[in-house]
Amino acid sequence: MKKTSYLSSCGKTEDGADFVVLSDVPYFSASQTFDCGQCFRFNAKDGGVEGVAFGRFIRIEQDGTNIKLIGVSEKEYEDIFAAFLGLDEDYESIRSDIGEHFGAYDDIIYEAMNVADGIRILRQEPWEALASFIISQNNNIPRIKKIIENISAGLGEAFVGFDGKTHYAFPTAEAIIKAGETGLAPFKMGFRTRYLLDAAKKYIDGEVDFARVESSCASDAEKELMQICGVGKKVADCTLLFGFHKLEFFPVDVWIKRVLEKYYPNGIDLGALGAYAGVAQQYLFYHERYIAAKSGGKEDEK
DNA sequence: TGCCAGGCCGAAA
DNA sequence: TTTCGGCATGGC
Repeated sequence: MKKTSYLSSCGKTEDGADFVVLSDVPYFSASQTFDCGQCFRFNAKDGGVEGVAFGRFIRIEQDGTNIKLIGVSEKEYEDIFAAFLGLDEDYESIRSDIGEHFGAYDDIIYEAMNVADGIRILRQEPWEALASFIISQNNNIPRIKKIIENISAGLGEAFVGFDGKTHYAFPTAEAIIKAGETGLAPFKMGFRTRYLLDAAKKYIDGEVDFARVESSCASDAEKELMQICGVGKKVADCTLLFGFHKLEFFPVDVWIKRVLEKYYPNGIDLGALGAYAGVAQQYLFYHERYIAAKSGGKEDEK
């Protein structure tokens, strides 16, 4: 049975921070969900995961299927963070659908679903997802995170989190445009700077219309985003998957190319992977990186 | 030190 | 239409 609210209690900490407690949440791991390269603003800290989303600083503490969200009120949980964390999706049936579509090719999907069984696709803000994946191209995750933190601190709106410290929202497109090429130079984004500027301009003037992206069919949504200079198929697909929560998109990056060559040597029909191909993509991506990390960062010979 | 990174652009074939 | 060099920068 589909269950979308796991809220069991809420209240305030000794320091006066709002919190909510969720219980019996299946298929959710905060560490996996925030360590699979879909989101760049959260980090593991003191046994939990912390970061900024929707202009708020939140902390996630997890003990098995019980989760505590600190810095989140009951209303914010219902309005924003249940969806942000993907807790409004039924992963039991999603996983079953993935098995039906990928299992016919190779059993690797079951291994990946097992290793990465706590990943949920987040529902991030579309502009932030677009900008983040523009920055991600031909770049490594630690540096992507660093650049995003730096532009947030430099151009994002400051606010005080429940921990009493100053945090920064992701910069708006207006702030990016206002900074211009000169203002963006200190962040050392290299050739990505003009891509980010083009995205901000086209987003603000409506040339790329997010409402149209939202309501379009898959190929039209992709085309709409690819009008931006610096947005190819991969960046568009990541934006659609992680920012617009279109779970059918299956972004193919260097890691996934490797996975496809390794486990699906006879090819796979990328156009018929089902409504949740993007979730499967994250399972496979996480699994492959997990293997690489275990073998000392070196891949097996092909 | 050199290779590579959640790619894309633009020119050449 | 496909292929391929170049791109800014820094993590490892």
